[in-house]
Amino acid sequence: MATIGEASLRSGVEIETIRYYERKGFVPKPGRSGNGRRVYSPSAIANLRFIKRCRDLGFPLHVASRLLVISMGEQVKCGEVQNFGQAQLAETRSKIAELESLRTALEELVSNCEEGSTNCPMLEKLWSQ
Amino acid sequence: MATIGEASLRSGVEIETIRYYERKGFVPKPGRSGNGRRVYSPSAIANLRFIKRCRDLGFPLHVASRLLVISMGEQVKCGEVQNFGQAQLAETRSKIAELESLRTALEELVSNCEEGSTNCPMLEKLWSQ
DNA sequence: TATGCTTCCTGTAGTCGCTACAGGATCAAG
DNA sequence: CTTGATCCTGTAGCGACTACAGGAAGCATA
Repeated sequence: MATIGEASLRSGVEIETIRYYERKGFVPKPGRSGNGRRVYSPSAIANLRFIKRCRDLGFPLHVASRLLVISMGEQVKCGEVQNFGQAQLAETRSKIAELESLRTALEELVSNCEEGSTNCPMLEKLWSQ
Repeated sequence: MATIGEASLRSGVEIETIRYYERKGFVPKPGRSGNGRRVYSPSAIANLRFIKRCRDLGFPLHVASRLLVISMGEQVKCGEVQNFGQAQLAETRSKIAELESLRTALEELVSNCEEGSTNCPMLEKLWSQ
């Protein structure tokens, strides 16, 4: 049984963030000790770590939370889990594609930019069309 | 001289967003007609389009706004413009790199996921370690 | 002229995922 | 007994919008 500070250290989730997750209902509410402080069991800490791993992979919080609920349910709904994974992968791929075309555009934008020229090619490109 | 609706159509910026930009000081305040409605000159509309092009390229609003101010100033500060462009390019590249490692991780996560298996490999990976 | 639809106005609150306080209570160590 | 760390609640801020509510005005048709 750990305090919120220990839970934070062991899960890698900031204290304020842990309280935020609780407030928003993304993780089950922990117990409280006599003095009103939150008390975290090892499995509660594991839950936080799970959420963190999901977030690090780009899953939105409500999906991370849903995956947690599925994990803790009677029978795991593997299809739903798979859907979330595929959706996140698709989103990640499309974000990459978007950023790559952005990168190309920015490279083109910056390429003609030389200090000291009377006009500013980058600004001109931004205004053109 | 155009209404906010026409300015929106011609610039591609939503009406609510135009008002938001004005409220936050990212674009100069437009004039008002006798009845109190906003009136947009062609150059004011061009400004909105400029901001939109910057936003589409990923520049944050305060940078887009600064580029606009620079454009309208006496002498253009090409060095500063170049810095913004390079910074945005660097940021875009690092975001791409980040997303690519994310994509790899997600592909690995999803790869073993098969409907109908008794356990759920994806969830297991999320819990492991 | 009356009606009804559209556009406009201001102001406020919600989104997402935190983060940063303020202002107080409690704990553990010296 | 004091000091400093940790905890508590509640609220506000970030960025870049978006979505109303509640009202005023304009425009077209009957």
